[in-house]
Amino acid sequence: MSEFPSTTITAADVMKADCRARTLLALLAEKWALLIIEALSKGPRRTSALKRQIGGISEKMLVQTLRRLEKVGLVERYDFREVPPRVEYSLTERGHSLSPIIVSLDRWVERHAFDILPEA
Amino acid sequence: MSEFPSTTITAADVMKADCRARTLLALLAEKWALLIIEALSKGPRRTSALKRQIGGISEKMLVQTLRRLEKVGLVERYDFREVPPRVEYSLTERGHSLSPIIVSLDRWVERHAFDILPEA
DNA sequence: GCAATTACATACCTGGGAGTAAGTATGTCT
DNA sequence: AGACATACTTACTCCCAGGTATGTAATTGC
Repeated sequence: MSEFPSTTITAADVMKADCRARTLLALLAEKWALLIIEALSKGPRRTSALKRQIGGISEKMLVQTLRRLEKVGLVERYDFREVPPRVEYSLTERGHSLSPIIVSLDRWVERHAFDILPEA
Repeated sequence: MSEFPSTTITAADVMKADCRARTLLALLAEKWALLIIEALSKGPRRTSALKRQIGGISEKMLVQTLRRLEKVGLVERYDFREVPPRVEYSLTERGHSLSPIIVSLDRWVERHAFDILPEA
């Protein structure tokens, strides 16, 4: 934990990287992000299909979260340019590299939910 | 993973289970929960050590999150009953069953943070 | 002409997650 | 007697994620 030769990673760099990681983690920790990624891990989905598959999400939050996931390159949006509107969302390559982790997290949660929260 | 003899699982049960899973997922998605679990995955830690290891967390949020994780049986608290106070936190068996997933999620985030959020 | 469909956009509001700052208990050390 | 250390509480505040409700564009079918 010392030594800083010519070209070095400064403490500020570490802080920034850490900050980025935190920001990204915060995005994934948003209420619906993990659920959306898990839903898309099974294949492309139309907006309405996603809404049905994930129960209880409002259209606003669905679209908002999808947009954010799109910005960080986890989700892709394809507009068929039809009427009535037809849009399909899918995971990018990067999204696919993440989804197995999300899915296993989700499975863990489902396996343990009852033991952990017996009441209600 | 089936068989539902006389006693059956109703739609309401599924909804409740789903609700529980969502609640549990929400707990994990709290800002500091994943970071705490990751920190504890390396071994037991005193309160102050945790605070140092996880940068930027306030004492209040640290304790509050630890309490919640304790309630769901992911974290254990051991009080040495010394003065000045000495308390150690560690993962429970259940916590250890979860931590590998958290750690891999964290590693993924750290690996991709720069590519995803180049600015800032 | 008008209802229906679909994927949004927008306005408004509230709860609670989260930060800051200060206080508390209880001993040891000088 | 007073400073210091440690692990918390508690009070106060702010902000925004997230919910609800409604509006919109562009077609097809009746």
